Amino acid sequence: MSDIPDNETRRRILDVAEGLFSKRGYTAVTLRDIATVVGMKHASLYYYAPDGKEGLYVEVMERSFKRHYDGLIEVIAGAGDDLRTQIQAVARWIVSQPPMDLSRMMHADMPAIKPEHAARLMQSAYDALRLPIADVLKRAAGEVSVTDPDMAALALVSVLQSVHNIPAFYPDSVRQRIGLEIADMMLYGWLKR
Amino acid sequence: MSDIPDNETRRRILDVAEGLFSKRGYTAVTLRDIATVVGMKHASLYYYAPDGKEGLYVEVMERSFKRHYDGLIEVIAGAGDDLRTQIQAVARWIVSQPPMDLSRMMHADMPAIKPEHAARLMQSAYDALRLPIADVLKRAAGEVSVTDPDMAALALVSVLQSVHNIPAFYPDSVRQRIGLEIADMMLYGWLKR
DNA sequence: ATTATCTATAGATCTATAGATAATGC
DNA sequence: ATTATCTATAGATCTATAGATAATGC
Repeated sequence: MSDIPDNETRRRILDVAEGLFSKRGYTAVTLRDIATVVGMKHASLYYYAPDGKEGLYVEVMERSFKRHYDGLIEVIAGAGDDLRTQIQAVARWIVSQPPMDLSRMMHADMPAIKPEHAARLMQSAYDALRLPIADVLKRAAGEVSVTDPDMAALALVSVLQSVHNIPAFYPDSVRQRIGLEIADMMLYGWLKR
Repeated sequence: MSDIPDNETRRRILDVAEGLFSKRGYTAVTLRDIATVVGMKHASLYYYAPDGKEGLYVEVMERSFKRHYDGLIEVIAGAGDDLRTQIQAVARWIVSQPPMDLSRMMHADMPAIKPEHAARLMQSAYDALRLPIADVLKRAAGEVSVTDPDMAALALVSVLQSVHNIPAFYPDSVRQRIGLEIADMMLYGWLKR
């Protein structure tokens, strides 16, 4: 009658699963891949994730969206009142996180899971990224002229994601720098003149 | 001793395969999926594509990159001398094409195929999108201040791709319009002032 | 005889479950 | 007795191949 354990091993499994699912997507990752990285047999994953692959994916993605939302709110709040500093904080945050490929999620991952899960997940994904950034733009309405803050927020996220296409052998500092340049480029386009 | 047929059916198979692979990626698409849409049994695909799934993927993607390169060169040339018109032509072209998710290709599709194929394919992908657009920006060096035209070109492509995340039940005209707005937003950020 | 399909099936791999085993806790 | 693993295996599905079949062309 005992429940799912909640310990270091479980967190490790979730972390590994999130990294792999975020990078390669639902179908390209097998339970064996996850188990191999964690260092156990794939059957043992069911001890920590009884709902199997789909359950693991859903849990791990929801956790990721929540962390993105909370993280963005926090770094924006910590960036003071300056718009440029706020946008740069967003850029640094996105660059620091595992890639989040909304396009792949929508077209490849979602069709492979139950529709109820899919609908809720995509909503969370868009909200987590859109709401905090659109708020920044709305609060700065005096400085910028943006027709649709929600679209602009998603556009910023979309371009920033491209830093994750920089080959892995480059140091993180390169991704950081390019992320900030992209942020400036977008901001520059929004500023009134 | 006869060769691979080159007829209407084969072209249809390539078109269907390109649509599915572009949208969902290599691992999420099965030969059954392709065969079902085409309207034949999956085993029959081998008659037209003897190199199997990987061969079909590679052929179809190379064809897609070539079409992108040729298409971009052509619509840019047809857009006259005005920078904004050229960028808008690029936007219209990208919106009109099947989605091209470079991030998913790099992180999910490439690890699943032979490394020799992967290296060449990714090079073609980046070149096809980067070269024509970076050229536009270099020719307009007097009007815009862009630090790295190659990066800017890929950034434009990256944001434009997000029109393909607009739910399918919206008419194409919505994607078109948003594509043009995105193009203007990026251009606006590049223009000298 | 050639062309274009199909059915049947081998072999690989994936998810998931059942049940064995070893270590630890009471 | 509980916890955390493992081995073995069922059942599904995928890629790929072999060989049958029907239509068309000579």
